[in-house]
Amino acid sequence: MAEIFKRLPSLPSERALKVISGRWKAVILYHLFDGPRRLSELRRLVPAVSQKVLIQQLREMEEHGLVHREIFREVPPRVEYSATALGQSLEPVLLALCEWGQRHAEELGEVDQVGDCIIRPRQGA
Amino acid sequence: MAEIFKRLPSLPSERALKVISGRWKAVILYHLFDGPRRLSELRRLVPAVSQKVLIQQLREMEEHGLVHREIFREVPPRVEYSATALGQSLEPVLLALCEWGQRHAEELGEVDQVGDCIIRPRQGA
DNA sequence: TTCCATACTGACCTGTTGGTAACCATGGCC
DNA sequence: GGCCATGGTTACCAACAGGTCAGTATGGAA
Repeated sequence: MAEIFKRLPSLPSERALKVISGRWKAVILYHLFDGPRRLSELRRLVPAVSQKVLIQQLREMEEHGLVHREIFREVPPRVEYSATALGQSLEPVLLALCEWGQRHAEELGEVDQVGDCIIRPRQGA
Repeated sequence: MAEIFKRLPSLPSERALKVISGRWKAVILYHLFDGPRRLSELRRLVPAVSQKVLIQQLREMEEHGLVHREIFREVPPRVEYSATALGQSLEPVLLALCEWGQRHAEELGEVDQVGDCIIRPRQGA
């Protein structure tokens, strides 16, 4: 594992941006907000990502403390990814970004091109 | 000028991230929140950016409706960059990011490595 | 023995970002 | 005519993110 501690920006907002902005991180997080997910599940949920990149994004988020990775030594092996408290604390931030993104789309007359900000309400687990 | 209309992501949060995350955009925006700034001023305020990249970031933000560019045909020529209403509406979002960035730094024991979230209070103009 | 499922890893390629350094255009001033 | 300031542009590069595709490891099932 790369021990090289890549330092994050010292400007907090830049730090946050750096940590959140990966091609698939927002989507992955949305799914993890709903509860722990196995890799295979995430692959189903986000079919557009390749396995390699999916793992890549997850590992980066793990390194940044957003995601917890738990290995269950079963057969076949099972690995569960879940959002840490720190990860969960991103929910309102992502919501703010989402709402602003919508406003942005509106002001540029591209509302039809964007989805909504519904974050699936926590379901049981 | 490249007429190719690069479409932004349709997931609003990703759209927002795409629009905000450029190496210097946050810093530039902070300065523009305080009022219009000339290019030369911004160069002074953010000495670490090269002129090319500075203009690049400004133009991208202009294209995305965050920044307004006004040319005063004087001698020597003057150009002012200012935050549009849409740009100003990013202030709370950046604040949210900043606060989260601080929390992130805290939880990873790197508080000492980050600055604060003070957004200079609007001064007159 | 071969096959399958899981969860990875590695080689390789490409487009985008950010960076350096140099050059251009205008028009006043000396 | 040279020089200055402003506000750019251009050519060129290096680093990196993300993408494809193929390979690895484990251990039960057939």
